[in-house]
Amino acid sequence: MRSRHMGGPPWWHGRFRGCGYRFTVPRQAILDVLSGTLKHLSAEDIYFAVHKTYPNVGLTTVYRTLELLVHMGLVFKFDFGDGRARYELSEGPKGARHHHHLVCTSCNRVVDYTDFIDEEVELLGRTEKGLSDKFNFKITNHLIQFYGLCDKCRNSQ
Amino acid sequence: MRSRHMGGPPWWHGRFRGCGYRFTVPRQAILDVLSGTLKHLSAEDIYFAVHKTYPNVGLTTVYRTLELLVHMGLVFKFDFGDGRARYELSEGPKGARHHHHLVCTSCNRVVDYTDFIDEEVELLGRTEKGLSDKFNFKITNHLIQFYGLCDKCRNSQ
DNA sequence: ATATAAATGAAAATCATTTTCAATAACACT
DNA sequence: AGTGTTATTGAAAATGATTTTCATTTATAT
Ligand SMILES: [Mn+2]
Ligand SMILES: [Mn+2]
Ligand SMILES: [Zn+2]
Ligand SMILES: [Zn+2]
Repeated sequence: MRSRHMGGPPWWHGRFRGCGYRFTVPRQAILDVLSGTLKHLSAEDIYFAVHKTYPNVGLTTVYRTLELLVHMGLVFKFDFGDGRARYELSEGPKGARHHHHLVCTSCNRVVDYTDFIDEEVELLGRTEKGLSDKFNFKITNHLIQFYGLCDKCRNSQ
Repeated sequence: MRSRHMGGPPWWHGRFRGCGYRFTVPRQAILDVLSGTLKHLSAEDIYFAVHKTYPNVGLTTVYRTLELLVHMGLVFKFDFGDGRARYELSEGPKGARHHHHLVCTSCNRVVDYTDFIDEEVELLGRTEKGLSDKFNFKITNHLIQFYGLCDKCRNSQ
């Protein structure tokens, strides 16, 4: 019974150790923040959130940890066009499903959607296979985003 | 018979004027560079290329022009993860076809592909329709990228 | 408890992109 | 072709997200 790990999935600890990394307080805290939201947080967002509980965790550590989490495949990093990277747990709260994004080019709102996801994923799978063979690429990931004007922005102008 | 416009599509001029913009030497030069390559150039790449012919065109103007071209829909802006934006004519040299990208997460190589593009575009069309209706988004664009290890990087470890 | 190397935090550095502002040039009109 | 208006430009400075540096701290194997 590890004392500190009350909130998040305890398998995180093993996942870190398995990769030869230490499971530290800041890392736990950052994962806790990410696992407690459906939003797409920036490094600074996460820094502020962590800061409430652990005021001495620095922004540098947040950046370093996020880079590590992305590298480990626990977190996805996105560019939605607002000049800062956004992060999301690759397996969302309570194992939220794989999804893609709708991005408003005016206000930068981001909407998760899972509609058509099965068809998309099926086609993506075939495409990945075809591309792997043709270009000898080892494909590990994909990105799909739709851009446009959100409800509010299309009406207000 | 406009004197300067020998290289590029003369309709660019009209396109600019139609939007109320002036068609200037730097703008022409930047479009010429973009229309003469299949690569995905950064602002600095374009700056250097333009500089060979017009040494007094500044990097600032390159950035401003690219922003304008993206806004006009003549150019696409991409983030392939190497910390700088990359640009591509939306209608490539001799009307190259709509395509998507394969990105190497190790060396940042980018490969254009058009395989499966018809199926993809068909599904994207349906998805766009469905999403527009459901979220009341006016969708204008989409992005599809596959990430992985390229031929070279997967072999060289 | 101790040793060791990984991880951290504060401050400084980096660097792509943006802003400022005076000078220039596109083009509508003679 | 010349002129006036105003968008556009270029140099320099500013911005701001992210990275680097380096001395200190901490997780964990012993
Ligand atoms: Mn999401
Ligand atoms: Mn391309
Ligand atoms: Zn919006
Ligand atoms: Zn590669």
